[in-house]
Amino acid sequence: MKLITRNTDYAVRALCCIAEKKEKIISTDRLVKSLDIPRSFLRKILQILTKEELLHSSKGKDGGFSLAVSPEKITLIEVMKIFQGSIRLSEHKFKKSDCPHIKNCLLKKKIDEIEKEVIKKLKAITILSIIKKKEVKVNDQEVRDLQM
Amino acid sequence: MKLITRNTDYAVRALCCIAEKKEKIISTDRLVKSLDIPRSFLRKILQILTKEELLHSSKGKDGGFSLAVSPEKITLIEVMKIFQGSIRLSEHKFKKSDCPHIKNCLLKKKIDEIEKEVIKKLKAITILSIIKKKEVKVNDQEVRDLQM
DNA sequence: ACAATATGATACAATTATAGTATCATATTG
DNA sequence: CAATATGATACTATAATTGTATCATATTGT
Repeated sequence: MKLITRNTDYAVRALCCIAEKKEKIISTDRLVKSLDIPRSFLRKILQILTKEELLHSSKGKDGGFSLAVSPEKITLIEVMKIFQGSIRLSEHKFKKSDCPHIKNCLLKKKIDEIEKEVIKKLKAITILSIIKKKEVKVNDQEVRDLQM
Repeated sequence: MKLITRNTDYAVRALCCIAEKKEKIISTDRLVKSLDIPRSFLRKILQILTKEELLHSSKGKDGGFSLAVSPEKITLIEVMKIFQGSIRLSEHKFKKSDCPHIKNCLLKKKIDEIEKEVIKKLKAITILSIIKKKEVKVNDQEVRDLQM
């Protein structure tokens, strides 16, 4: 059971790597060397991120990718949605209708509560918070604030 | 992306159904009628729950299943582990070794924190808490206590 | 112009997980 | 010993995940 699939993971790593170079453009080849991700797979991922307008791309010599959005505005959950679809911890449905069993379906309610918490936390994780230690602490505080 | 797969879901429903009958034995056929789960699939699930010693089984006429463990001692996470393996929200590894990228791998740390929270909450959900409204409230309080 | 370089679009393939089915063996009860 | 119910086990179908590969297109330097 995985919350995060490999393409999301790769995408996050690539975004981090690109974010660290700031303005500068970085090519697939350089990313492959830094991240050790299969080239074709990474290319596909970068193309998707570009289509989704998280990255800018440029063709030709010295072409490559750069962030289209500042790193504090890219959340983990956004990347997850792109590669894994919407976040639903449990469908808990039966044949397309809501679960008709178990009084008021308490299981679903409980799972939904957990889901809300998880989403809140995933929203608090940004590319910036992953690459910068200082910001991490600020961010953790924010998480604590949200939990109040 | 699902936290809970269908066989876990079915298993939980079956356990709830059996728990509600308490001491009495209930057969696969009766469960199928109550829960509307494909018979063969449910049989497999019940066999697994029996092997895992969450259920007792008896063969022959009037045979069937009953709880081997009291419903407040069966946690959701236990059932998930049986049907979905251990709970790991992200492997975040690369080629069998830990992720060597991104300083100290902050992403992994952050995911691990979320994972801990989720596991804590899943541990707090028991079969009893799903079938009994009163216990649910007690249980929610316990969850809040744990979060302090 | 044109060759080199780099991304864009797209189609295909392998592996694994999920979801479900089916059959024969075995134990229990009347 | 027949009816009934689970036990063991093998098989299948579908979908998701994890890639691979190829040709088209745009850009840049000579």
